[in-house]
Order: sequence, then C-alpha cells, then structure tokens
Amino acid sequence: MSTKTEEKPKAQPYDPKAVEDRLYKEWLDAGYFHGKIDKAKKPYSIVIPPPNVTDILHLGHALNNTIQDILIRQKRMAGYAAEWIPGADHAGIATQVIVEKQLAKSGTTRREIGREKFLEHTRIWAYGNKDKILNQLKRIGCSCDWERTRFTLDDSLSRAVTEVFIRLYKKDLIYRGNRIVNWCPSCQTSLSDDEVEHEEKDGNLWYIKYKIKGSDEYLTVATTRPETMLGDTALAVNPKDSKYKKSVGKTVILPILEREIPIIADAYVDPEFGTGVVKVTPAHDPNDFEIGLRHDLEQINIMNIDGTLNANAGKFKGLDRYEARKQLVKELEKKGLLEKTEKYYLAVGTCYRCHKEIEPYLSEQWFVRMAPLAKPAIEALKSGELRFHPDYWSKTYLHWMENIRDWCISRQLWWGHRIPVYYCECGETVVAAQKPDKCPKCGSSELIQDEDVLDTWFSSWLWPFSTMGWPEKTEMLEYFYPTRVLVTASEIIFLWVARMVMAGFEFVGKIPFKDVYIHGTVRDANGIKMSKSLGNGIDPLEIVEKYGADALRISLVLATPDGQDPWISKNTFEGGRNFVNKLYQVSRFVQMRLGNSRFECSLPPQEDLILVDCWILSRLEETIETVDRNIAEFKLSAAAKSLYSFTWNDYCSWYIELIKPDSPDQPIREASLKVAVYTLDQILKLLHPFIPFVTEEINKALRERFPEKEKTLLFGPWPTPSGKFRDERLEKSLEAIQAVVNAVRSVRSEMNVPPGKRSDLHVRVNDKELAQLLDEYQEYFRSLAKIDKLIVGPDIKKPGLSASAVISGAEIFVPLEGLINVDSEKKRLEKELTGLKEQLERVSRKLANADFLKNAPDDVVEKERLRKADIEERVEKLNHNLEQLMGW
RNA sequence: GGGCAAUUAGCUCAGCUGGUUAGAGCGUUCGGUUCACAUCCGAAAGGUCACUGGUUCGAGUCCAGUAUUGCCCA
Repeated sequence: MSTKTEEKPKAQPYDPKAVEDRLYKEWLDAGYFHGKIDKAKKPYSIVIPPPNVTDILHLGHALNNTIQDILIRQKRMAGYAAEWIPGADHAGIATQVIVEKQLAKSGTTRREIGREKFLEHTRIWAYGNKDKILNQLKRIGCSCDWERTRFTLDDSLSRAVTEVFIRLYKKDLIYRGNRIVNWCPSCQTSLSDDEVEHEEKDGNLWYIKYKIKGSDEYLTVATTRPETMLGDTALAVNPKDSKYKKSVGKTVILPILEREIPIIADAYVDPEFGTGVVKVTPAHDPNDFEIGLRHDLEQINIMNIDGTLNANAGKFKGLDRYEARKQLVKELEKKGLLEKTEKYYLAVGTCYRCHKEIEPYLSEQWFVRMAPLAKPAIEALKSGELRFHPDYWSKTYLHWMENIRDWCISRQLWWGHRIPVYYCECGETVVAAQKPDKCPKCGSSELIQDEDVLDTWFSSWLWPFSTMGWPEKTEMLEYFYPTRVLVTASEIIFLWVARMVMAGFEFVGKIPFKDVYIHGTVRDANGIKMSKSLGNGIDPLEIVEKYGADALRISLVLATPDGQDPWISKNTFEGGRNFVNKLYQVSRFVQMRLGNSRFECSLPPQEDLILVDCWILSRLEETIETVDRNIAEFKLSAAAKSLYSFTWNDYCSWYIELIKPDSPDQPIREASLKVAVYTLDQILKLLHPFIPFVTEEINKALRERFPEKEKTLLFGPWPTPSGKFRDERLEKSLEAIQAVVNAVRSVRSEMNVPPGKRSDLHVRVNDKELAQLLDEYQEYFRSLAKIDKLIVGPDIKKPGLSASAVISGAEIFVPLEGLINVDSEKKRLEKELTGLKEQLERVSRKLANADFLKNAPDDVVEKERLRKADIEERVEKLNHNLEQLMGW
C-alpha cells in the first residue's frame, strides 16, 4: 500500500483542462440536456435571457448563466423534466451599427448596396457571431438544450411577432401617430423611452431676450438647447404669474429669424424655473408638443435625421446641431440678445446603444397602447403570483407599470422584423401577415410595405412562448409553459421582464414565469461596472483557460451577494480553484485508502457507527437542509458557502483527519471508510450543480470501484435529508473534543513547541461523561494534537512546568519541561483572564438587573446564570494557575 | 425633485423572527518536508457594527432622523 520510497510522490493538482471539454462532449453526445416531454415527471423550464448577437461572453453573462445552470441542474437531479432553452436576439440597432461601420470601412453604405444585399451581409455576420457566443456558454458548462436553440429572427419566432402585431392592431392597441420620439441622430432611428439613458452632464443655461413687438421691452427665456429656438412658435408663461399677465396675447419677435410669435398662457409653465417664461418648440420637445396641441401652434421641424439643421433653420442650414448652437449663441451675443449664461448641471438623454445624445424629434411612428396590457401584470404582482427576488424590485416594477407610457415600436432600420403593414396608393392601410395581392379597397396591386422594422424588444417580449412554438398549440408549450424562473440583472426589468409578463397574459393567457431572480451587476475590484469601453472587463474564457470552468462558476457564486453587485478581481477565482482542487484531493485520498477493499457503496448499519461517523452524518444532514432551503429562496451564494464550509472544514479538516489511523500502514476502520465514501458521494451530488465537471469526474472514478453507482451525476438523485441523523448532543460531544484539540494546538503554537515534538496531556475534568468521552477517544489527541499520553480525571494535579488552558468544563495541562517560558505563559494567561473578567462583569450586571430578571424569558435568564457560573469557574481556575506560575 | 438599496475586520461579504465572547474567505504575522492537497496544514493579530436619537430588561438586528456611496425614475 504505502511505498516506503525515500522520495515523496509528485503532487497531483487537479487539471480541469484534461477533464472539462471531454465531459461536456460526453454529456452532449448522450443527449442529457434535452428536456424530454414526460408526463410522469414534473416540468421545470427556464428560458435564457438571450444574449444579443453582437455580444461576446463577459462576466455578467457568466454569472447569469451559471445561476441558471445551477437551478436547472439541481432540478434535473431532483427528478424534474428540466428544460433550459438557449438562444440569442438579433439586436437591431447594435447589429446594424456594426455592419454599417464595416461597410463604411470598405467605402460603401447600406443605401448604396440596397436592402436585400445589406440584409444578406448582416445575416452572415450575425449568425456567425451568434454561434460564437452560444458556444462560449458551453465552455462554462451550461446544460442548455441545444437542440432547441432559438433566434428571434427564426421563422417560427418571426411568425409570432407578426401574429402579435396583427392581434394588437385589431384590438386597437397598436396605432400610428405623429409624435415626439427619442431620436438618435447617430443610429438614425427612433428609440423607446426605455432605451434612453440619462446622463448628468455639465451644461449651460442661456438667457435669451425676445423683443416684445411694438415696444422696447424684452422677455427673457432660459434654455439649455438654444438652437431649438429656430423652431419656436410661441413663448409661454403661467396664467397665474402676475409678472407676465399683461404680456399674454402680445407677440414677440423671434431673434435672428425675426419671426413673429405669440405669448401664450399655459399651466405647464413653472413660474419658479429660470425667468418664468419658456420658449415653445412643438417639434423638438415633448412638453412643448403638448402645449402646441392645446394652443394649436405650428410645428416647425428644424432638424434632419442626422442631427444637422434643415432649411427651416435659415442660415444655419446644414450645420451640425452642436456647431449651430455655438454659432447661434455667438450671434445672439453680438446682437445683444444674450442676457447671460449660467453653468447648469443637466440630465441629458443618451442612446443606450451608441451613447450619443438623443434629440426629441417629431416623427410618424408606431406605438403600442400599454395601459390595458399592464393591468393583469400589476394584478399578478399584487396577488403574489409573480415574485421578485430580492423582493424590493417589486416596487420598481410596480412603479413603472402604474405609470406606463405608450411604447414606440417602430425603428428606422433594416435589420429586424419588418412591420407587417402595407400602404396602397389609394391611401388604404392593410395590416397582414403576407403581402396582399391587391388592395381590399381599390383593388390596386401597388401596395408598398412599411419601410421600418420593429423594436428588437417587440420580439423579445414574446420569448418565453415564442421559443416554444407559439402561436401554434405545440406540445412543448403545453408541457413547459409557463417557465419557472427568470434570471436576469436589474437593467432590463422594464425593457424586458415587465413586458414579458404583459405579453404572457395577453397572448397565452398565463404568466410567463413565477419567480424573477434579479442578480447584481459585475463590477471590478474598484467597484466600477465592467465594460468593453473602459477595458476593465475580465474575460471569462481566460479564467476558464487558467483555472477551469468549475473555478469560474463557484468563485462567481461565492462572490455574489444576494441582489448586490459583486466586486470581482482576477484573484477572486483563486479561491474557487483552490476549493475545486481540495475536493479533488480528498477524493484521491479516499480512493487511495479504499485500496482493494470491496464493499457496497452504502451506509453501514447503525450499530457499526462510532461517534465521528454519526457526527459527520449529522452535519451532512444539516448541510442538505441548508442547501435545499437556500436554493428554494434563490440564495445560491449562501448554499455554496455552506457546502464549501462543510466540505473543507467538517469533512476534510475534521472527519477525514479523525478517521485516519496513527500510521498510514494501518487501515481505516471499515465502517468509517464507508461513511467517508457515502459522505463524499453526497458532497459530489450537492456540489454538482455548482461545479459540474470535477464532481462528475470524481464520480466516474468512484464508479470504477462501485459499479452500482450512477453512471452520471446529471440525474441525481438529489440528496434528501433522512431525518434520522441530526443529533445535537452528539455534535456537542464532538465540539468538546475539538475544543480540547484546539486548546492544545494553541498552547503548543504559542509556546513555540517544535511541531515534531510530542507531549503529554493532563485534563482535569469533573464531568464524568466528558471524562469518559475524552478517554474513549484519546487516539484523536494523539494524531491531531501530537499527544503521547493522556491523563484524564477529576483530581489531576497540575504537573510542574506545564502550560495550561481553561476551556468550558475542563482544564488542560501540557507538560513542557525545558520549553516553558514563564513570562510568555504568564502573559497568555493574563490576557485570557482579562477577557473573561470583562465578560463576567457584563453577565453579573445583567443578572443584577431586576428588570431583566422580571422581563426576560426564563430560558434566557437561566442561560445567563449558567454562563456566569461557567465564567466564574474558569476565572477561578485561571487565577489559580497564575498563582502557581508566580512560584516558579 | 421622487424612489430603491448599501454602510459590520486592511479588502470582499455573512449575521434568520432583537438574547452567550459579532463570523467566513482573502490579505497580514508566526510556525510547519505530518499516509490526498504548499492550489496545503497549524496558530495568531485585527471590529466603539457610518452617525444621532428613540423603543426595549436587552439593539449589529426594530423605528425616526442625519451623512456618505451606488442605482433607478422624472
């Protein structure tokens, strides 16, 4: 068995590279990830938040998908028909921007090559990239059902989009309107309100003077966007503002363009802001647009779609918006019409894709009426049918739902689902899945499809059921819908989560998922959000390369507090790597000690178990309960932590050490070895969802000895608590043994006893049971505390020249002739004594408090009494030992 | 301007319905060639739980306010 060679065998760290790709391929080939429709099983499904085709895998994806994989693997092991649908979305704006940039590089534009060619080009690029990111998910071990991979532009998903558009149109929930939308001059498309991000920026507040016609008086207006004055069609004041009452009804001369515009009164105007007079630009501001409607004002559009000014801007025509602003301000100044300029901190809307400033812009767009759709979605949350984890996100969701605004769904792009609307030369509008042969009204065949495409989110909001074949009544939909949980980050609660809930109710009649698990956003070591542009990101694949996918996964989960943002640095992953290795090493040890033993891989009969065996089984049982509870509450980090601690501390550091005989030549007692194997097997199962590769690899190795074991861990069985091993008294007993071991180790270390040197141990203990326990298991002290001879009894005398320590219920003495340093021993004891005295003081005060005795529950008072007695005893013993020390 | 969250050891975080001496990992210091593991083992140091009040016999935990930070909405 043990080779008595001089050389130590070479260390064998776990090598994930030799394992991960091979196992993943095996799983794939065996079709384990495919969720079979099986009426005998309960379904459990998850849809992936589809990464968009322009993405490359980042740590946020790694975290998001690790969480989903943990949930799905655990349920698969627990006997559910587990189905995790992967896929990607087509990312209209982002993709088009990328492809247009490529075109520009090769000196052409999309208009030049035309719609057909452009789409073909984009399709090739997008499909390639889509496969790339989905393959990256495989590297981190995701057990998605790749046979059911979906893409928002797939035929069947496109059919769902068209169907939804038509249904909503028929219900009058989709309409076309000329409105102020968020316009991105860089992407040259409209955006929905939720696609606009607000950034605080330093800006100016310019005070511009408008001359009142027929007088020498001026009205001054404060604005942050002076160039829009070229489109002004009125000035407005609050009707209650006495300062300006007399001005209402008069007209002013618009500077530079010299247009005459009226002064109107409208309650929207805040008399406190700026000068109390505002300029009204109906074509370039949503509020002004409303004012304009109320007062029947002209709407003058001064801007082209690319952000340059148009002919309505007079001599500023052709200038970029920022350049026009500069020149316009200069000219106002020259003409003495600029009263002053103030620094002003303002929130500007920016495009969530290109981060350029958006312009409120008047244009004709398609909208969804949201209020009716929101109703059931609000109800679902209030009734508890829909739940957020952590729960506080409910408020965010509700607030948005209750103040919902219509959704602008048309985009001036080519890449996406083309709007299924056809216009006839006769003016008729036809909404249809296929292009009609002729106009139902005039019979003309000259029908032209709407040029625009739909917002990508207009396909994403159907994801939980469009992926299952809706609008067809598929078996899959029948069995797997609704999904169980949606796992995502908070950024897309509005863009995606909320809308999916509405779509689920509206189109399928059922909520799309019961639980929404919101995890944090990955930040770097300084708390800065990881992003491509900042270059502070960590490439998950680099981590996989270096430490393995298991290490990546468990590290991420351990580092991610519930709902909070994890701060991750490169060495975050060392912890996970070390843990994975630790598990691998202990399994090697167990296998080595199994030698040629042949027995069934099952628990030995109760009567063969000794204290430590029962103890580890008790700890195991508690761990299973904790893990189950935490997973059910989506507290994956807590679940992982309890497994980490059980495996490393309870199992490796204590149980394995306790069952090791004195020498490697002696065999481990068979019952304990069986318990060790059993516990290891349970650990593998509990950890498999978190670190699937190493656990499966160890399982394979064990199976070579125990052919009756499961071929794979993927289908569990998931450990369940038997309910018969939990035993608190027994845990207390082992804690007493641990306390003695710890005390001796501490004494030895502080007294600088050479690690190789053995010593005796004298334990003075009154409690008979404890004495018996220590005596019975004295072997443990030999191996774990380097003890030669153990003497236990109520009347043990303190040996001369010994170090002492006092623990609850016992005094321990370690004779250390020649090693004892009186001074340091004295210091040690005094320090201990000071701490104890402080505690005693506190307890005594508590127990002297009549109110405490009167009000506190009896068991609390009793506990304090016992505690006081215990501390008093220890103080007394310590004092005694100190006195003796004085005599040296 | 409104809302949400956070503030506990040098760092990252636990701490359930208020009740012993507030824990873990990393880092630091000391000591280690102990039959799997130096990606390891043993020991230790390190905290007036952001602040101010309140409730209570008792507050890291509950309440109110303040400060700081982050996020969301307008």
